[in-house]
Amino acid sequence: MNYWLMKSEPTSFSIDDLIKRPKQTTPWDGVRNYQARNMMRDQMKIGDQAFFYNSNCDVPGILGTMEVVSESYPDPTQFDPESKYFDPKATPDKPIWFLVDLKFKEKFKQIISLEQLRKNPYLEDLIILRKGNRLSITPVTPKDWSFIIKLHC
DNA sequence: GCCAACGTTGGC
DNA sequence: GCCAACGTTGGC
Repeated sequence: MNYWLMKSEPTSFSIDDLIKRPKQTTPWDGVRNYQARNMMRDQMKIGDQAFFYNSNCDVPGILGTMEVVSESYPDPTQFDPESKYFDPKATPDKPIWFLVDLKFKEKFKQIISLEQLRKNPYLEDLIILRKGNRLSITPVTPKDWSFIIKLHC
């Protein structure tokens, strides 16, 4: 099983939005970065666990956890001219962007803030803590995953 | 294939 | 709002 961290801007999609979805599940659409796409398309498996992370907001940090509940499939928004994620170069025969479905698992009683994560020398290899990191989906090692899970207890 | 220009991300 | 870091585009 693999572990991930997935960023979302709370103004566009919050963890409460996820909780309100039917089956508390959402397609993780709108990713338009090849590295992030490749991870969803090639590496994510049903049962993988992911942190829900808020970026670009007052208190960036990890709010809870989710689980991957589908294989990867083409992101439907790439074919929709009305969508802001529309990609004119993509066709149903040759899709460019892929996604997986994610299901809500847990919301922490308190956010684990970016500031709090930075204070732990143990997490120095966590990708989102590296300078200049902008990738919206990053892998998390099992040891970092369990360390972070324990932080909120 | 190089690389300058431009656009985006995201913490601060 | 600033700006560093990074990704993408497109001329050559």
